[in-house]
Amino acid sequence: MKKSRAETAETRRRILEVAAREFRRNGILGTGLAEIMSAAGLSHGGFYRHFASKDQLVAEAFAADMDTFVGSAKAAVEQGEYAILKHMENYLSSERRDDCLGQCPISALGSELSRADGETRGAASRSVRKLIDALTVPGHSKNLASARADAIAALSSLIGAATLSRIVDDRKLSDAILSETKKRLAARRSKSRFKPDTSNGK
Amino acid sequence: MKKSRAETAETRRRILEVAAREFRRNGILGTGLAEIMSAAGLSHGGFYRHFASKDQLVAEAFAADMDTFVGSAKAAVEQGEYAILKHMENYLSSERRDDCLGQCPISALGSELSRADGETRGAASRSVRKLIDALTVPGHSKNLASARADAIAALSSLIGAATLSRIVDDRKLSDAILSETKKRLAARRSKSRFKPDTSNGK
DNA sequence: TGTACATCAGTGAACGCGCGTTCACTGATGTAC
DNA sequence: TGTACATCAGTGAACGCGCGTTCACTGATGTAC
Repeated sequence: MKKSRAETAETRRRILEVAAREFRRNGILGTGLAEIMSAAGLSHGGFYRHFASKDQLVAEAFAADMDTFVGSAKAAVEQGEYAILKHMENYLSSERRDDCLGQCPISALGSELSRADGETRGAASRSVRKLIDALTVPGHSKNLASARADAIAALSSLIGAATLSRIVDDRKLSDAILSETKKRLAARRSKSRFKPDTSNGK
Repeated sequence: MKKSRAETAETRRRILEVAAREFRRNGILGTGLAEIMSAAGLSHGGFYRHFASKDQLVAEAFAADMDTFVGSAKAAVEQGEYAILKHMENYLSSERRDDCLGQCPISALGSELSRADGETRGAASRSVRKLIDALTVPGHSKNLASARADAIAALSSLIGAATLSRIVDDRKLSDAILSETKKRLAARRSKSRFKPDTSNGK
């Protein structure tokens, strides 16, 4: 039952996509290969035709998942200041918090990533760097270093608030964490803007 | 080989302490009961004389671990503004990041906690609330609600920066995340202080 | 273009292993008189 | 205070289960001529 090259590539892509989703939902250790392969419509023995180990799958699936996430951040940044803020507010929306599939890979896997093997750690490092680069808006601050510092600070707040809001089993407190962080991000962005831009402020 | 009540209580306490440490180091799913019991100097069959399940241990160990963490935050707050800032800067120090045992329970378990069972989620919620309460410094802001909002924002930044700094496999970037967040926290605290206090600023 | 054959994607069963949990047993502790 | 007995903390082996990984096999695909 050998498949064509195109089918093989498509299968590999599907495994990566399903794996990223399941890892985000149940964690890395909480997700078995059988579960992933079954969700991809395959028997789980075939896994090793595509990957050498679960570790390799984790590294690749996380990297691909982050690329998508970074892509959407980039798209927002290209649309200007208003879109960036909307993007961050959407990231911290209660709807997104309640959707277990809507998590970003970092907040979904945070503590597990720091214990992952070298390949995954490396992939995670590259992804975080790409994300910081994507969120660095040169026109937003007085210079590039300052813009990058703004990006790092914003990202820390975003990841921390997203993580806390999902830990807390109390809707009111969780909402407060999200809305307070959104408020501060909005204030900071409108305040520290160096060159006034023409996009409509919130 | 029945033990006295005092010895039994001491054993239970020791299991909780060791468990909290191992969970922080290897994660919840990454730590086995046999490993915990062995680190506590016991055979692993005896576990169920003290706890009904691993889930119960997780909830109790996390709660106790957080109580210690909240206690140290409270102690800093009682010492005034300078001690608070020092406490936060220590939390984000590179030494602490590199010490896998020095992590706070939230940043160490973040993503796993949101997938934990009801008991643990409940314990986590109560702990986070206690931590926010502890970090709420009424004299620091213009009113209590504002002080609480400051606490939530600071906590989000702290958790996010700690999480990111441990994911990143690149010392320079990791250090930048920590130091940038420390810088912003210091700026924010000195700026938003409502009543000037007499402690020596940094 | 057609044929013969090597390749290899996918199947399904099996492997060893570590997990959380259970259990029969031991013997010091705590209790009842 | 002393004795008889029930309790139960801790041991060590076993349980079933799901995990990541391996493997013999199938048969369509891709290649060589």
